[in-house]
Amino acid sequence: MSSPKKEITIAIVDDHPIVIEGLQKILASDFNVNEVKEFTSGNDFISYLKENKATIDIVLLDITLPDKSGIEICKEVKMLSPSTRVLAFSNHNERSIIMQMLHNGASGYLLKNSSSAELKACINEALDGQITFSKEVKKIIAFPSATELKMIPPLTKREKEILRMIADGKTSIEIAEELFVSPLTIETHRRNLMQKFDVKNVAALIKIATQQQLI
Amino acid sequence: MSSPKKEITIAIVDDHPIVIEGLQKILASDFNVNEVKEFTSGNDFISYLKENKATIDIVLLDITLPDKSGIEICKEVKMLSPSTRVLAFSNHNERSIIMQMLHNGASGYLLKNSSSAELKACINEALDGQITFSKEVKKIIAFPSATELKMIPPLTKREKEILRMIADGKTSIEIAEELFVSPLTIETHRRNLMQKFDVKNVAALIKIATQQQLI
DNA sequence: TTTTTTCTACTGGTTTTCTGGTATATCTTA
DNA sequence: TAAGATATACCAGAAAACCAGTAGAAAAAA
Repeated sequence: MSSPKKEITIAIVDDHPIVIEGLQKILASDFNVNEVKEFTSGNDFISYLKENKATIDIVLLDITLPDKSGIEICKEVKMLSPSTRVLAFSNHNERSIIMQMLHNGASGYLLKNSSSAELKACINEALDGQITFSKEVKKIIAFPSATELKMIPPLTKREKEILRMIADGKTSIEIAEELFVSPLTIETHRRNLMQKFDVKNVAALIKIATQQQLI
Repeated sequence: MSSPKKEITIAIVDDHPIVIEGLQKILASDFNVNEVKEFTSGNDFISYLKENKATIDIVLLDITLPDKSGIEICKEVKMLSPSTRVLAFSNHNERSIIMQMLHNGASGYLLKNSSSAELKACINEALDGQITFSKEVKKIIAFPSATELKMIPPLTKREKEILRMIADGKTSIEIAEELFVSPLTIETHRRNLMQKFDVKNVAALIKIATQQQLI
């Protein structure tokens, strides 16, 4: 199955020692690995790369890191050392995050619950120059999840403003006073908001809006 | 440092293969381990325990699992096999979760970013009958964080159920019909919910509840 | 500069929520 | 088993939200 051609150098950037151990075990057993460099923070790795450009063939990059996001790191890596393939290795299963990583030059995306077989396959594909994903990630990319489908309706400034005030528990009258407009106006906005989100009361409205980070 | 006295059997319950690999590597090197059993779901482990009570000395238990929460599992484990020490091994750093695990009989709590040294130390302490935590967890226990200070009021099962239905946009009457109780009952629950969260309408209630991941 | 969108405002009526009480059966647990 | 917590239920009135429609002014986009 695995046909190691030449020696490769792999970096792991993850703040979980146990994950590093696990990856090492898998890597050691199946690749013609020259060396595995370990980093527990993004800046450590970036510093290393600055001194040693193009010495890393593949980096397995976590997204949640103590100092900065893996998404940023990915961008920096590709600027410092374009030949280094970045494989995201993360627990985040949000489509948007996957897309951001790819946009920043990642060669692939693996979820941390991937099997070692998947991991190996992905590394091989990445070495081969392909873009590669673990099974679950493929699903996420193929089927935009229910939550992502009913996308965020475009809200006007005023609507966002009022939405937040509603979420703060203010009544229409209170909001009207604060904004120096008629309560009836607020009622209209409220109605439009519910219509845009296709819900029939504030409870549902605030739930969706909060989940969508609009509040 | 490590003084292996007798053979121990360890179970790992975690849906991340890489974490399992990493743990195995660490365990194999430093303990007089008879056997390491691996489980990728909570129910798998519970089923095994039912057939093989008291055969597991220590279980390293993740909290986020595909089927049910590690918090529940912990409780079940201690009922089925009280001699088994449960060590939570999780990414969750919320004080409340740590406390729930301890309340359900866990012997300790480790964050996944613990070093292997910490892990070993904790396992030894747990085997020794002590309650044990990784460094960061100790901090969390000692200093309740700002976010945790405005703590989540304890909700009953029924309240959570109704809270979710409210968040779905259902009216009291609809909820009452669905639960075969009087709408007045739902009104009471609604009132209690608002009181517990110290808000004066559903909008604010749903905002907080959503942010607190209760929905 | 049109056209479109956004913000504003109204009428009038219905439904639901919110407030402030009280109270009993049942379940849990110390 | 007794105390406390939980779920149930009621009354009645005030306040707020929701519905369906219309429409003018202001701002932004075409």
